[in-house]
Amino acid sequence: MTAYDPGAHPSVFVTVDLAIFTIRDGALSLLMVERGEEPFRGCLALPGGFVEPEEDIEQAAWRELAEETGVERFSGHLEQLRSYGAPRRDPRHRIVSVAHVAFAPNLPEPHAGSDAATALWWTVDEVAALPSSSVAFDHATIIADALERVRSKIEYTTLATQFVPEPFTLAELRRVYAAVWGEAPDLGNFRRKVLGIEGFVVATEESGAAASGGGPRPTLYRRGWATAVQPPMLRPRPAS
Amino acid sequence: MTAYDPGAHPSVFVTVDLAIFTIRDGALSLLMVERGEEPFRGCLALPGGFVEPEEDIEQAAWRELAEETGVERFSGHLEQLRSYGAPRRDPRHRIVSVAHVAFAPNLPEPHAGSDAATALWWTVDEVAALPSSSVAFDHATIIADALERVRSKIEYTTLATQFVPEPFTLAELRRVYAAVWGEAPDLGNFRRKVLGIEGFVVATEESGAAASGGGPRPTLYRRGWATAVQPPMLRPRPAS
DNA sequence: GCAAAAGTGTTCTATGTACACCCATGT
DNA sequence: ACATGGGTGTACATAGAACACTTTTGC
Repeated sequence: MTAYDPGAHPSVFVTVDLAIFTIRDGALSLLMVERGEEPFRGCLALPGGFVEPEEDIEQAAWRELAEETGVERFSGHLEQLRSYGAPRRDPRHRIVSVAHVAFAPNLPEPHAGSDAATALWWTVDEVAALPSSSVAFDHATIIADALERVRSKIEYTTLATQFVPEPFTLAELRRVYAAVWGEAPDLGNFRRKVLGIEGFVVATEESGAAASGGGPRPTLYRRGWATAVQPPMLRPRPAS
Repeated sequence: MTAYDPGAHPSVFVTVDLAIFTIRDGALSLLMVERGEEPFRGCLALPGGFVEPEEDIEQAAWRELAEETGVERFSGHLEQLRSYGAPRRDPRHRIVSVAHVAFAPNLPEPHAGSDAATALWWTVDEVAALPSSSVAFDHATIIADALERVRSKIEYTTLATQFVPEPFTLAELRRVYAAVWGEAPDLGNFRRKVLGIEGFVVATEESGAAASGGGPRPTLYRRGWATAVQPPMLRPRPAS
């Protein structure tokens, strides 16, 4: 098979699916939509849609991200995860889905705008507890892969800062790691690690508000120019 | 856009492309085919082909791997890399390519069987030195991404063993790292690292042949059951 | 004997781990 | 005053870096 001669080969539909993560009330959460039509009516699915004719896959993902979240100036991070293309993953047509992962700070509650009226934030624990019959298509697999991507990616990149709105305190950033990993890294070591990496965060002159029960005014930081964390931030005991 | 309603959406062709790496004469090498037809006639391209109607993407990749290498019992490793889908990456049709990476031990010289008659091994240095006009489509980008995947993957997995035929000596395994990274890890530290990870390699009772100039008979090993290397094997000074 | 390569040991240093502790502030 | 949480210090353990060195064999 010398490549790229379509011949009698069938064409398929290509979609993008999005696993959009954010942190709400200290819990890692995922945007999901309730399907209003068959197949899988009433099931939860990842937001997504078709790639348009003149559109790059990445463009399509950004467009869907804006449509589904209702945010036009999205400040977070978006990257491709991988593609899923089992022949009968959609019972109607052959559809290859290019899944993406997005890291978002404080997105608004999904509104009734566009057609994402049924979009809602679910914590990853809630999603994991769902019966497999209530998750559409192979999206449970995609979610599991996306979760692992997020958990590992904040180990060796600075992308954790994409989960907090600027400016932020180190305690807030640490709570990001706690939410994503399920366990908080050691306080002192975390501070040394983050501040020891040139350009991970940059301090501002301001100080934040003290906590409700009192305490010092924490220093506020902004995202720095660094992208890699090396050596990586290690998750607490990944069970040896 | 509520997902998965094709409506008037156009369908596209989906292919798999393969970056098949092996080590030949101590150099990391890549299988490429010379295109015999337009577009990009005479240019080098990654082997690949269309995904068949009833075929999973991964199945298609395995099938193409067998066809292009002429090996039916492939002993190495194959994984998805990512998808490429710019609208005009192929001038004739809209084609989304799901690229894969394969790690192979000692594959035979590509034969004239099937239609891979023009397939040849190129060292990655040779490929990097090619003018961009002689590499078809966006395959130079795919190759760069695939190379980085291989280089990083042998840091934190045991996949380096997939590049050597069993049984192998630790010196041979070390030469894999040297070939992929361009620099050899320290001899003593390398041995301690590999042998210190339970199940990375398992010793056999046999001893290999001494080197041409003489020397002790090295112990022979087989692949173990471990898949992760943690903490990872670090590449020598990645330029701070 | 000598060269070549396998295999071992040793010291130094960087980094992660696990804490204890101090300090500033709101209630 | 005291609880709360930001911020710092320190002793220990682990593991990588950079060597030197010994051993086994073919020529």
